[in-house]
Amino acid sequence: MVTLEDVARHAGVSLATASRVLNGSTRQVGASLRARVEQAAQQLGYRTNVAAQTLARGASNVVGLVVHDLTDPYFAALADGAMRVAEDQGLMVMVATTHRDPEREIAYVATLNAQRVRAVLLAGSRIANPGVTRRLREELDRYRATGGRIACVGQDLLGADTVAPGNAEGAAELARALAGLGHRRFAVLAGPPWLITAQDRVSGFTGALAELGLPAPQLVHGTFDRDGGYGAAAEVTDATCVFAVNDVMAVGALASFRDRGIRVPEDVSVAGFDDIATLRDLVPSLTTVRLPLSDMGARALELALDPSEEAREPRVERVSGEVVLRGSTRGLTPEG
Amino acid sequence: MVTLEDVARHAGVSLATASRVLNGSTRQVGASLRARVEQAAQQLGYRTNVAAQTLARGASNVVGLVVHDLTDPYFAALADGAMRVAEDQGLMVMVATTHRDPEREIAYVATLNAQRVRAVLLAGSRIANPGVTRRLREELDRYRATGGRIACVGQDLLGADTVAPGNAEGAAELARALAGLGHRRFAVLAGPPWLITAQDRVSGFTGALAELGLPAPQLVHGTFDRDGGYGAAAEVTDATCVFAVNDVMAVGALASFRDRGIRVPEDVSVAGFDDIATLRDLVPSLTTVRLPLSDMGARALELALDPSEEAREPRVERVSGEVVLRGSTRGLTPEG
DNA sequence: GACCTCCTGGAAAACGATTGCCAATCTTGC
DNA sequence: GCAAGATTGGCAATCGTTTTCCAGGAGGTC
Repeated sequence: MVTLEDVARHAGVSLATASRVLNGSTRQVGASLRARVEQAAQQLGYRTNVAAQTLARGASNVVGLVVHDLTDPYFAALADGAMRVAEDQGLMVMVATTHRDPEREIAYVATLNAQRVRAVLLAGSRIANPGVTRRLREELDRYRATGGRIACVGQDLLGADTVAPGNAEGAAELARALAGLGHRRFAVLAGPPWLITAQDRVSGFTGALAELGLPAPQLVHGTFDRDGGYGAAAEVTDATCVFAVNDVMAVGALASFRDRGIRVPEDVSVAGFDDIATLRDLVPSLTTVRLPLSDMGARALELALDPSEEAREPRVERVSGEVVLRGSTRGLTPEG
Repeated sequence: MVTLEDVARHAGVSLATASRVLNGSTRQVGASLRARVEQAAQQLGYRTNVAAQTLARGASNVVGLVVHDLTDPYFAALADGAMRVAEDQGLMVMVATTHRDPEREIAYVATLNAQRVRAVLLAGSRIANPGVTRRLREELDRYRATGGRIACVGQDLLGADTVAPGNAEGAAELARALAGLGHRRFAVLAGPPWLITAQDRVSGFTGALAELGLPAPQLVHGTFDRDGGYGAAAEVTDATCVFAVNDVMAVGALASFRDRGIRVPEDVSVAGFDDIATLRDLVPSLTTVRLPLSDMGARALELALDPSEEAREPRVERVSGEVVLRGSTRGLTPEG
């Protein structure tokens, strides 16, 4: 293992000079020594020991990203955006997946704190569990107390900079659009009752229906993934339009209807939420609410890294979804 | 920032004892001291400084994962598998995306080397560029020379442990299955000419056709993603069956045909490769070759971590794909 | 020519852990 | 009651950098 000292000796300079040449410094080093050091490093195949560097500098070049599930395209898109800005800033990204276990989320924050990462990004819905949320906040406070920066994508529940998708507003907008198509009897595939993202989408949707004087939709709970949508769709009775609180669940719902010979959109309309890129080529194409996921991930990391953060109120940036009507929903004649 | 020394002082013990209590050691510590130390750590909110630990131990708890594109479900699935075993082993995963730029892949290996990660996983196709491959191997050798472990998912071209999908074999099997359905005139959406994964799938496919005495398929190159499939499909002339070298391209091809009023599978059959989970609910459902992606990622990390690796020939584990015939391909009558 | 400043190079003290070695205490068998 | 062995605690060296401080030389000004 070749160390900086080896390089320095080989180049006939001091450790300090070698360090200044190889790992950025404000100090200048004369051209001839600089060349000698660089050549020595090259010849010896020197690679900075980042652990030592981190220790000495007291700051690492790593950011942490905590997601629920990387195979969910929602999180993959967020991660992609965050990694884009990380690369621009010369940072590496440590990714942790909780598989929707909030305990693991807390544990990972502790681990990332131990790693002294520059920033932690928490992506994905909070859950309605005060105890867990409190313990998570404690862990985050501990991290913050030592200079750690935090940003979330999702609900503004952690007292940190947040990129907050307009879940309720988007769902409400969607409800109005669907009502505009003539639908009156709705069902909502609502996901797990404790997932706040799901809650918000449900309440935005039902709230807008109520405002329009329409009957409350049938609520069917289930998991937040494809199979949850598939299962919940089977319990829908008597609706002309089904809103799945995310696209992946909508895909499950489509499959369920197809398997049972129910045609979409002729017999029932289906809408989702997120506008997952991989699913844009579905047939029928999915009516949904578009979220700029990659940009949201990128923005969250920017917020976390922005040094103007000192001793200020947490910033919350709302990003609004855009309703995209596509083939999975159809207009109803008034008597339809 | 609370350090181990703070904890030791607060507990009235030496640094050594505190270290032994808090960060695993072979040495035992008496129950009463142990309790005192644990309580002090708890009260002070101590978190190990991993950088210092890594420096002192000379080994880190991080593995590196280099992928082409995390939003590609292929890589997301591999990453998920790898992260599963990482979690089992108490390791963190540093993920880097090259966005298909081989120079960046080399740079990331250097960076991960600097991080002294335990192992590096290189996922994704190698490219047919001897110069780049040579420089990558040099960088890998440098890493290996200092005890780094390496594994790849893809071609066995780097002299490292490899999980090698049977691209050629799978494609050949697929060709035989499609020929068995009665198809004679094929087109292949071949991806980029320099991508070895694409090459292998193309050559496996065309090789099998040749063995069957069938005419050579039309080859259309393009990018390895959805848009590449979409564009390439437009150039297909006179084929009853189109093989896209991966599922995501196949989705693009389906979209292209649909946009042009060409029915799948009635007018043309379409097949892909990989069996991406997110795409299983497509209509028509995609005939493809299933690869156990998550397990492959997991296995690759296991290989890299397996200590029996000492001074041995690199291991190559072949994993074979399984042809899955679905609705996007149909049988032809002999005169069809 | 003296004095001051600016620039560059090096010696050495951190940074926060781990661990080899030594010493003290405790068991245990006789 | 004692020696041998097993445990347990602590001192201090070590890991590979960064960075502060100091010194010497170059260049500029009066």
